[in-house]
Amino acid sequence: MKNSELGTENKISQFIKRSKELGLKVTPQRIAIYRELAGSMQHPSTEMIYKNIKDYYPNISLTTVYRTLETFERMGLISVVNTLYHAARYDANMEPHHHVVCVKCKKIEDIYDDSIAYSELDPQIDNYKILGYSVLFSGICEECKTLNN
Amino acid sequence: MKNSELGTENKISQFIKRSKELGLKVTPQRIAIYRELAGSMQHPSTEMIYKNIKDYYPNISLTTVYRTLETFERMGLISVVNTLYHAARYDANMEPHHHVVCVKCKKIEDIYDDSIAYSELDPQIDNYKILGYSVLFSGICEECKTLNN
DNA sequence: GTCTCAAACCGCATGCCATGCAGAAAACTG
DNA sequence: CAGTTTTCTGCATGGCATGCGGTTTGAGAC
Repeated sequence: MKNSELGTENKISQFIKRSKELGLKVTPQRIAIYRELAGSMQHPSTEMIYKNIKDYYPNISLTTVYRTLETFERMGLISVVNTLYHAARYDANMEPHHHVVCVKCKKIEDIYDDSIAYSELDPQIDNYKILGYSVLFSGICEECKTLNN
Repeated sequence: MKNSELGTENKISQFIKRSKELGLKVTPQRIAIYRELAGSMQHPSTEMIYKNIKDYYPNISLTTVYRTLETFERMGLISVVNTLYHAARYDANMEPHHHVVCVKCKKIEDIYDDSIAYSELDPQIDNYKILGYSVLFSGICEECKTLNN
């Protein structure tokens, strides 16, 4: 085993332990999916994970990969980088500002708060040419809080 | 005209002026789409804008709304709240950290930088129950910078 | 080890979001 | 107001995601 994979194998042990605690069954598909994600630096999409697993696990179903990632995310084992991935959301307000999104109803509201600003915009992060940044808070809005009571 | 709409009409005048400067033709469809977006606090999706316009402009095409928003965004007249809207991207790393996305190749990389942290997580933003937040930088990665030269 | 059952998997159907294309319509220029 | 170029439209297509029903399998009980 390569040295770089030791961390991944440790994460998988943790994952199995945590799955059992959560009452989730540990299947070969789930281990393969988690291994692929934990061993990747790519923040992969469902299809990317599916394609990689297919190489050594040709019978796995794409639907399973979708469901499994959804389950892992719901149980807090993994996270989604882009919570608002379902459809493009537009904004005519070009002033610098931030957003808060309700995880229940997907409503987005503006936040104007200078203390959030990261004014020291470092143009050299990882050799990127940085064009901008945004802060996205997630939470539960007042209406959805009320509905859940 | 309602008072609250005065701001919107001002924005439309600015929009028309800016469109001409950019060499974009000013059409009734474009004005309707921009008005809908500028008058909304919803950060609407393409379909939401389309449905609202349909009420008073029944012949407009959904395809036009898609293309037009795309054009406006490309020309810098409006912006997309969620740049990574095409597909869910997952992350097994549950430690607090931030991301930088390349606008060209959609690659996502991690950023660990405590100075970005917004530790004073105000649980009362707009009466939301705040669950978390993330900072997303956008830019052009090293490979894509090289390719564009 | 075997039994049992709920959970998970699979594959297909379906639906939404988004874009390519080509002909028709309309906006700007002179 | 005629010509040119952009824009609009409607349909076809494709990717991402999820609902559903039948089959398989993991995990606890015995």
